[in-house]
Amino acid sequence: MSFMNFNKSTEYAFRILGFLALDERKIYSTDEIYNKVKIPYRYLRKQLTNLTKKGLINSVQGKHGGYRLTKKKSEISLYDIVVCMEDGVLSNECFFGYTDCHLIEKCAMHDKWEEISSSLNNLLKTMNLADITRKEYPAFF
Amino acid sequence: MSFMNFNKSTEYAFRILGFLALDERKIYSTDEIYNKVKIPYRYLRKQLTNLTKKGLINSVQGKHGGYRLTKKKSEISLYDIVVCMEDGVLSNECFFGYTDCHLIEKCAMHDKWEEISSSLNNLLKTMNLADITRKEYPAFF
DNA sequence: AGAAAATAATACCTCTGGGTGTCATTTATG
DNA sequence: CATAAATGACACCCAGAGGTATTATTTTCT
Ligand code: SF4
Ligand code: SF4
Repeated sequence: MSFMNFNKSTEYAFRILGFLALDERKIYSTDEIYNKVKIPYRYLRKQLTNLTKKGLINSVQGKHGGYRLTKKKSEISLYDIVVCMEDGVLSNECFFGYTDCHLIEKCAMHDKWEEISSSLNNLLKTMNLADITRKEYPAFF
Repeated sequence: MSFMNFNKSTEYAFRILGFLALDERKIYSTDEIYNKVKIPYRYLRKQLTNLTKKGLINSVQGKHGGYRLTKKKSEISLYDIVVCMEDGVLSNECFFGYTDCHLIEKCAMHDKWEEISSSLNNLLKTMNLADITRKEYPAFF
C-alpha cells in the first residue's frame, strides 16, 4: 500500500516520453505509441498535443507525421517532466497541509517529512529519460 | 517543491486528531477545535461527523457535547489515519501508474520508487498521535 | 488537383473532492 | 417543560481531472 502517486497525466507523460526516448530521432505516430503505452486512445491524442504545447515534444503534422522529443533523452529529467505537468500543484512542504506555518521551531513531523520528500525530489532530479531506458532493465511497457 | 501530499481531508484529520490528542479525556466542542485547526467551519463539522462514523473519534451529542478520541493517543498511528481516510485510493505500487505490470524483472524505477514509498510507510507506521504531540516540539496549530 | 494520413482545435461529458446551507435531533439546565 | 447549546442528516454547489466525440487543418503522394 503506497500513498504516493502523481496524477494520471503525469504518469502518462512518463510512459509516453519514456517510449519516445527509445529512439530520440524517430518520429512516432500516435498509433505506434498507442500500442505500447496503455492509455485510452482519445486521451492519448489529447495528451500528445498537450505535451507539444508544453514544449516537451515536437509534433510533425500531415502524412507521416508524429512526435519526437524536443531534447536529447539524457537532458530531460523526471523532475522536469513532473514540474511541467504538475504546474497547478501548489508546492506543499507541510505534512499537515498548512500553507502558512508560522512556527519558529519545527513541529514533530517537519524534518522527517522533509527528509522523505527531498529524497523523492532527489530521485526525480537524478533520473532522466536515458536512465530509465537503459538496456540493462526491461522496458516498462 | 514537493510532490507528495495526502488529500485535504487526510491532512485535516491529522490536524483534528492531533488537536484532540492534547487531552485525550476531554470533550472538545467544534468551536474549540475550530479556533485552532484552520479548517472551514462547515467542512470541519462535516469532517467531525465523518471521523465519528469511521470510528476514529466518539461524539457526545447535546449541550456540552463534542468529540474525543476513541483510543489512547499512543494507539493511533498516522498510518491508521491515512488508511482510514484514503480508503478509496487504490494501492499504487507502480511509478508509472500501471495496475497490472507483468514484467518478470523490474524496470529501472521499481526499486528506487519502492524504497522511498516504503520509507514513507515506515514513517507513518512508527509515528502515532502521542509522538506528534510531545512537548519537546511546538504544536502544529 | 484531390485523396489519404496524419495532428490540432474545440466542445462536451462525468465523477469526485472540497466546500456550503438548512433543518432535525439530542441533551443539560434553569 | 422550555430553551439553549451542541451534533447529525441532507441536499446542494463548484471546479478540475480524466475521458470522449466531432470537425478542421496540415502535409504527402499519386
Ligand atoms: S513545522 Fe510542522 S506544521 Fe509547520 S510547516 Fe513544518 S510540518 Fe508543517
Ligand atoms: S517494474 Fe516498473 S512498470 Fe512494473 S510495477 Fe515496477 S515500476 Fe511499475
